[in-house]
Amino acid sequence: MPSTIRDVARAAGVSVATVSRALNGSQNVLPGTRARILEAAAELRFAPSGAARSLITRRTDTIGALLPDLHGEYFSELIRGMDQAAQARGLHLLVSSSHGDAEAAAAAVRAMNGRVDGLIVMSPHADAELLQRNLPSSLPAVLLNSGLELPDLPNFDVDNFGGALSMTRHLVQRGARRIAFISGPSGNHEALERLRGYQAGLPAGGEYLVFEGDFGEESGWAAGSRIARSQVRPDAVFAANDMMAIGCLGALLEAGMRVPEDLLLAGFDDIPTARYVTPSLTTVRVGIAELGRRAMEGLIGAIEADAAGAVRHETVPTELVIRKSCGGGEASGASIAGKPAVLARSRS
Amino acid sequence: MPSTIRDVARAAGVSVATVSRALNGSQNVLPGTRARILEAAAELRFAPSGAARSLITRRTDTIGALLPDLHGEYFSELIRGMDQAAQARGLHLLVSSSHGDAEAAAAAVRAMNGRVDGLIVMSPHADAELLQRNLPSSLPAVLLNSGLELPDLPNFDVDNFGGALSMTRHLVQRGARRIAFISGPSGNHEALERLRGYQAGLPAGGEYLVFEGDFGEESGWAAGSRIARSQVRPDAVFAANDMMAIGCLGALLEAGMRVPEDLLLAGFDDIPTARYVTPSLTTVRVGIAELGRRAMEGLIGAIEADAAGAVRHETVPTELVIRKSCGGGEASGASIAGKPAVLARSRS
DNA sequence: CAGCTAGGTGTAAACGATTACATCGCCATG
DNA sequence: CATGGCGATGTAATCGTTTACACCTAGCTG
Repeated sequence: MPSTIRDVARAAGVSVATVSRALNGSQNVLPGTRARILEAAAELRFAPSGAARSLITRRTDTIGALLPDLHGEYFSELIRGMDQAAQARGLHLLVSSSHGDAEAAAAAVRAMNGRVDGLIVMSPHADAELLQRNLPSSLPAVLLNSGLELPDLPNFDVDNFGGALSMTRHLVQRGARRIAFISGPSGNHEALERLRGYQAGLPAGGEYLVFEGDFGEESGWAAGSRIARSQVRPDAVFAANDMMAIGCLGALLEAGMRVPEDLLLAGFDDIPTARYVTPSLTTVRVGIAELGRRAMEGLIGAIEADAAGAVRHETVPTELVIRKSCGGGEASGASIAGKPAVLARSRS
Repeated sequence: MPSTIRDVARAAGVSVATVSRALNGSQNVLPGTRARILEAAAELRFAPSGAARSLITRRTDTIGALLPDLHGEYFSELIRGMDQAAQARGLHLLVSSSHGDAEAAAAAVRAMNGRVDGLIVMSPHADAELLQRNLPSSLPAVLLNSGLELPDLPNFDVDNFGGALSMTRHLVQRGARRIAFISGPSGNHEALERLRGYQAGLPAGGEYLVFEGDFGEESGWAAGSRIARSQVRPDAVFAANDMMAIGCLGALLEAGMRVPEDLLLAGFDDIPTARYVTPSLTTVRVGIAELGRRAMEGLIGAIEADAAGAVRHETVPTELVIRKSCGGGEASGASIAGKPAVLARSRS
């Protein structure tokens, strides 16, 4: 039912080739002819079929993104960054999420074939073998936070290690002697890097004190309760992400403790909410949108260069954001909507 | 370079038709033949071209979403809801955002042709005429929060009026006599509905007291400063969205006022952050993900029924979420991560 | 044993665009 | 006046699938 280029050609009394020329490149069409064609096209509400066009053109002007999930501010920021970079080049974004298992992830990869010009993959199930076997050869792709070091796929990572290292050192510098760490889920690559950073940042002989978490608010609360009840109480808590830090804060306040007077508290990610809790949360800013943007730009570069040995593995730096939960930060009255102070950047 | 169905056919020693049959429907292919084909396909890393397939099939298994922007928690929730519903039916989501003007919006609509099976449109520029003229006939579409009552396009709205009405009444019931309202941007349909609800909820003879805002945190802060300085101070502030309420809260606290003791405060949307500010923010829950889900389901229904006179205009109800910024809500200790009490639902 | 059915497979025509190549005037040049 | 070139247009091949239809073989029925 939708009108095709043939209909337009007939209506304008020319051939399909001329219609195509008039609508795309502006090469060699008589002004009068073009006008007739444009009019006919508008009249018929003609819009070229993307499918047909990309079949012959071999371009889709679309980038695919395979994401594990769409929950939370992390992914919305990521999508925003990717979209921003894509938008700037007139590309669209095709998202595919929630791949419960490797099977589903593989199916998703294959489903993208012929629908996208490139792929950004962020999936816990995307191990090397799966990708090697399912990625149609010659479909450019980049990895996000994979921790994999594949020879032929660029990878974009956040400097989780460096960020955690800086934060731990900052807490030490603030006078903390016993620093507890609330960890992320054990299988997670990012969680592991943050744990490594914490470990590396402890002073020689510093106590290694880890509570298990899963990146969820509740696990932070649970850890907080245990910390509040512990005999020899830590004087600082560093949570592997902000949501756990916020949960922990709730538990600590409920237990009657004061932050930062009795205990310093820090998180990781700098989600929007972090600025608004009381006391405002000291954290490590990740620049998630920036990560998405870089990955997208890297991918676009790879597509255009088409095999140039460009940037392989890129690590996005992090920043310490010092707020009141560790005793620093802006004056009291501006606790809400105040701009955070930036102290240090991690190694880039 | 990527392998085609022809390559597979040649490798397996059969015709392309048989390959297609073996890979798609399971109709009538000898087990031995199928095995050879599957093996060849895996060997060649074959994945069918989406473009070619949807050209002939006339299905893309993709839904397009035209959004004005990807900023903030509102859109991430919306995308999540849409994706959830799409995912459940094996559909992908193609997002297109940031259409500065009507021109760009029109281009975006046309670019979707042949790439999607249906369209969810949420754009301030998507007026009736633009859509009528650019939407390829027979491409199913639904509108989101448009406020338009187009004869042939379903529209999904949040009950902005009802929610604002309930909230205003609630504030009155809490004893507020002078209720100020911080409005959204003047051209915005949702902002207008919320303003109408506020107006309708005021008691007979109640004072109409509106401060202009633009849905941004800063405009809320500005309004808050003016409110704190005003001679005859309101005893309640109702902001047209949560971000403005949060900004307002900052200004009020900075001016030394106590919430809710000196002034009740309420917002609209129930963004995640609302629970975490101090005092936790009373607000109207919109169920944004739910809105996205419903729109997606409505669209899918329209696609499948292909012209059934199904649900035309649907309005998603809202809920009052009473927290401490208006003196209600849960006990103090559980201020963080506490579950909010739900008081009333708006008309559905 | 002839004829019919039915299941497996191949052939080729779509789908709707782009684009290389052929064609056709027309004008300028020698 | 013939020739060459060039600009506007048309013809048709092509992209990689799906699928209607034809064909062929084998087994069953009468």
